[in-house]
Amino acid sequence: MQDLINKIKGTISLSPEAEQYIYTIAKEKVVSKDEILIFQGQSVTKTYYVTQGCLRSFCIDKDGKEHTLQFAIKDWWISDFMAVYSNERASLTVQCITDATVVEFDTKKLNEIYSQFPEFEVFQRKNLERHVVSLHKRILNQLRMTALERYHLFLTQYPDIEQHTPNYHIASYLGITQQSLSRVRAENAKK
Amino acid sequence: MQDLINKIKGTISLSPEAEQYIYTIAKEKVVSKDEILIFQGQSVTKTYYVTQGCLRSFCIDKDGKEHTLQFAIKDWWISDFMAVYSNERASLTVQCITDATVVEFDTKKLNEIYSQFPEFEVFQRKNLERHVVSLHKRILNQLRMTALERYHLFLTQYPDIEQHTPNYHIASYLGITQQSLSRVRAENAKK
DNA sequence: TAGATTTATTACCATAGGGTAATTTTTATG
DNA sequence: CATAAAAATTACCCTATGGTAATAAATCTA
Repeated sequence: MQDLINKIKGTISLSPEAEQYIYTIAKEKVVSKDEILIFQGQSVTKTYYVTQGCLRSFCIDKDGKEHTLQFAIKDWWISDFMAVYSNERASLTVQCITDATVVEFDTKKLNEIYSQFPEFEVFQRKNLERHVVSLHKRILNQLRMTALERYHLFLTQYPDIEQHTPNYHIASYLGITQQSLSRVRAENAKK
Repeated sequence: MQDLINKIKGTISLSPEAEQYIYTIAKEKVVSKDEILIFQGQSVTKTYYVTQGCLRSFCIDKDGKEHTLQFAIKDWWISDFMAVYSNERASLTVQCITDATVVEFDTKKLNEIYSQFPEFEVFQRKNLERHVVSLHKRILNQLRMTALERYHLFLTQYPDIEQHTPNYHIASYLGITQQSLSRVRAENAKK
């Protein structure tokens, strides 16, 4: 929790009242590998800030295939933001892929923080700006890079995830099958 | 310009002073088909709000191929947001694909609006939230849909763009070549 | 440690989509 | 309107990736 408070203080100055409010709408939680925090189809009442470990969000398509939208490691936020920001039911599942520690926020109360403590507007705007940047880059990379290039980039972006998550999760993030990932890795190793 | 003011008033209450400020940092501009508003490699001093016509942003990869990141029609914002939010040089080009009318903002002054008129924080946060939602959906659609499905979805999302933009721009947005788009459309028509 | 389970690899063939180039169609312009 | 230019289509063959299935390797668990 202190990690998060410090993170916030790195961007905005946080009044004692605002800090107190955070403690009333959030609580630290230890979660286990494979635990599901948000269920596809249900309403999204929680948003998570990761302080340790790794989580992912993914959707399951009509053929049952999983597509990973996001990995979240230390200091990342994760939820089903499509559901939260559009007030819809979850189309994603959020799952722990390692044992982890998260700060669990009540989504509704988190959304009220801005009217109570407007200083959070700046914090959230900057978060969202960074988020947009990373999504734009991901879309462009998906358009212009080969699967192998995307895999190499992934390894540099998430150097610690590879050890903790099966290859098929990484493949589902890169937009290929696990067999293809295995193949391109093998071809790459040959050279 | 009045379109934009009304749009803003739809989300927040706009003081006369804030409205006045907008007029000092933005001006309406008529631009022509094929005109380039932001050049890849240069610094991004402008951000655009479209009131009429259609623009797009794209990058050019190492092989010279174009990849369209965004189309912008009436009431959309367009710029190189990666550059704006990360304070980097443009990696995108922004181009008019029809004659158009835009409200041209000075990016730097636009970024100062929040400290001068904090009411814009809410407006911008909601814009960014919607933007994140649309980007998440786009990423998931790219992962789970076929090229033909993505094309059909594109037509429903941008019903007016098809008439005004060549197919190869649409193809470059969908992540396929124009030949592939032509082929899948032909195969679809056969059925 | 043995056996069971999960994950990764490999092989085989199938398919979507790419690259090049020729051709047709559409659009712009003198 | 005639011509040129741009855009779209089609054909051909090629490559990257997918689907299925068998096998191997790694990991978990009794």
